[in-house]
Amino acid sequence: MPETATETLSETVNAWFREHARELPWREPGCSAWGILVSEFMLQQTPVARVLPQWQAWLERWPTPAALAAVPAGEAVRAWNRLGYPRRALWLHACAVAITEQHAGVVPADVDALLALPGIGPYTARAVAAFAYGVRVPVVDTNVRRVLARAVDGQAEPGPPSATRDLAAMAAVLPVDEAEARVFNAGAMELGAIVCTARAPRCVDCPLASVCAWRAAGYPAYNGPRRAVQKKYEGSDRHVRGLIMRELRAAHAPVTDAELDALWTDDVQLARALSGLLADGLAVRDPGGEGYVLP
DNA sequence: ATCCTGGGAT
DNA sequence: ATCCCGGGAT
Repeated sequence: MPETATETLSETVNAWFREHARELPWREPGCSAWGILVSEFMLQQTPVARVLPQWQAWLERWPTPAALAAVPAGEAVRAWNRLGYPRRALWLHACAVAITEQHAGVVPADVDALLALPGIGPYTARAVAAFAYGVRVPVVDTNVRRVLARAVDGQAEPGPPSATRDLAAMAAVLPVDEAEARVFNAGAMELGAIVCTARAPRCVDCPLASVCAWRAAGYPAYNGPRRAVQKKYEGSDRHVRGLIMRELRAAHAPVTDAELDALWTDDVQLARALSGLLADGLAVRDPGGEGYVLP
């Protein structure tokens, strides 16, 4: 029998995960560290269902970091297609270059080495170390923060993110055993994604029901500061950037100013979006002179 | 603290 | 039709 509440938490989550985990290709035992790294880049922003086909195609085309590093960054941006946040395609390419040049083409297992790579932050570094190499480190994404806020702290929602506090909170409930810690990292995330969801948690199906501090407290409502509402996408700079990127991806010849002008009526906003893309390196002036192309 | 994309949920 | 999402960079 478990001797502490912490053991109960991880044992319960792990038993649930072994039973209910979705079968995903990047969770297969044979999946390479590179495959796991690519999945983490894509999943930073996009639900599993949309990532699946993109991930398969990506790994068939670029099965190793060196393969991706060997093509221009623009190829990565084009293949990224509609996953959104195309800067991440650029970062993933830069990451492949760095792995190839600085790590002999092998995805590093060390958290600090991973953190030094482009596009890899506190979450992705630990996710790759834990899931690709079995390193016992706390992996904290927004799902995990929510699960811990509810099950452990009895709060409806986590407070504002704090890397040190969040990592310490997960470390405090992480199993000592390396293999169990890896399962718990994945399981806590999966529970947050599938059952302990933000808006409509399926508490009826939750394996932690008997342990959950939020449930024990009678599901008190969140009374902390509300997150600022995000600007509408329609008509935003993001929207215009998206239109320009779509044009650049579809084109196999430089996109002219006239073609860009046709995309959006507000010239000022269009120019702002374009200069932003140039500054980000997502678009470059065609060396030949006319128009713009992918890097 | 703010920006970045494009879909899916409500 | 509107709301919501989320890790990394700056």
